[in-house]
Amino acid sequence: MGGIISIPKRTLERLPVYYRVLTQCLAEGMEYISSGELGDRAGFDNAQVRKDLNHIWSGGRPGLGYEIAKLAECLADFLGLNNTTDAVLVGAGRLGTALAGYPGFSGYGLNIVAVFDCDPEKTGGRIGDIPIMPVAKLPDLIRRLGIKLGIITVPGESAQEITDVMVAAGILAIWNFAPVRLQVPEGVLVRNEDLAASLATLSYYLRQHSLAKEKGQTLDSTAAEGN
Amino acid sequence: MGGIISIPKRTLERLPVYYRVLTQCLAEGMEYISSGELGDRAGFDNAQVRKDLNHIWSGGRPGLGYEIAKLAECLADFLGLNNTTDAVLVGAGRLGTALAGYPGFSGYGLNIVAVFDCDPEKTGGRIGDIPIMPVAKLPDLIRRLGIKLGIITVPGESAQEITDVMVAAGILAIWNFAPVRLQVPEGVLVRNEDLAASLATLSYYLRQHSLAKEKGQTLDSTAAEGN
DNA sequence: TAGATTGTTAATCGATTAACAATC
DNA sequence: TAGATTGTTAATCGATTAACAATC
Repeated sequence: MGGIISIPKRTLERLPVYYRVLTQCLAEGMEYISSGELGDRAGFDNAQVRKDLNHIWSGGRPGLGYEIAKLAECLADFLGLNNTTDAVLVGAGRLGTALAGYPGFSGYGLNIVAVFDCDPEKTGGRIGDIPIMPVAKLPDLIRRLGIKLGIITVPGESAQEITDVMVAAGILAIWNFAPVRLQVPEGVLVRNEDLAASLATLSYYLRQHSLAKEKGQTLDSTAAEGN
Repeated sequence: MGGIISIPKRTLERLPVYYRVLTQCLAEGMEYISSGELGDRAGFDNAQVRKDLNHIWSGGRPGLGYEIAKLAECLADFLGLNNTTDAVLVGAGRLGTALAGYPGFSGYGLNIVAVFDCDPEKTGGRIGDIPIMPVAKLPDLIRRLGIKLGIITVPGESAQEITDVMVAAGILAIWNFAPVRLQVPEGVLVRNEDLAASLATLSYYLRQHSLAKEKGQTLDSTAAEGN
């Protein structure tokens, strides 16, 4: 079931946002929501909302809106929030620890089965329930459990090396928090969580703003937006 | 100085990536780089690279490429990596602590002057050099130091409340790590670092992949890419 | 019925890719 | 000069916004 539905990248990134808003609405006891209201809460245009939702469900009722419970379930299904995705995380530094211990992920279907680090002081310990293991054991565990998703939170210098190990062991998707662009073979997907790039858009905006003020000009705040 | 150059959002996000690659190249002792090589290392198309760079500098030399040192300096200037941007961070949980302690940010011009938390157990302490203060002191500090950038790493439930306090005190840009969409008045910029949305693209790709395999189909891996 | 809101098509916008004359 | 690579224009692509008949 499900089939292979191709969906625009941008739409895909907005779906979890809708889901969160709907959850909130359910908690508030609402039953139906219009694309306008949903858009306001999620921060997107109402036409955008309708278009996005139609990729996965055409159950909206003209004049009434979308039945929140049904739509939320539909989204959960589509996003695979009911299945879990197993993952390994490499790099038990501050960021790695924060991510491994983040309780919110389980609600999004992510299951980090083990954390790896090359520091022997750290290995053997745990982050919550998750064991910290030596990097030497990484390939074996990936293969044994058939894990497809790797999360990288090591320093930039070691990120490529870890990537190579992961890929060789069969990892197909990498969530990269290290500030480098990873080289991977065809067929492996990298998603860069590039904090420097985000920061750049913010400080650029602030600088524009103060320049505009100096000169008494107005600045449209649409210059940059969240993802 | 510099004037108000308007630059496409996407381009702006790629500039820090170029900068990092160039730094790396300098360390390797390279002197010139072509748009092709830079593109390969950064993960973008060569035409894209040329177009992006031309927004900020037209010093490339046909047949030779870009002088790395000059281009890097130019980027640093444009991105304001030499000036620092002061910021406050609210939420001294794991993620907040990780971000506040992340040494990489100083290289990108970010200066977190104080961390705030409402847990009295935490306030009074420090993360590295940065003091942890009670949230009650937030508005006063923002005003006194004229801070324009706020970083939010509190749980979703309190994020809007903190946002309101920040905005009232004069914050103009917010870097939001909480999994909610913040409501802000016109003129305030929010950049959402939405980990759930990122995760969604990755697990969607993995699911597509395994479905395709079941059916013996091929799947183009361009479905999603890093930001 | 009158009012609201959907699903969808068409129009607009912005960003990426291709192509190529200019030039080191 | 011959080869490489730029800056830039034109062509393509994808995503957003506007508009509106269909319908609850």
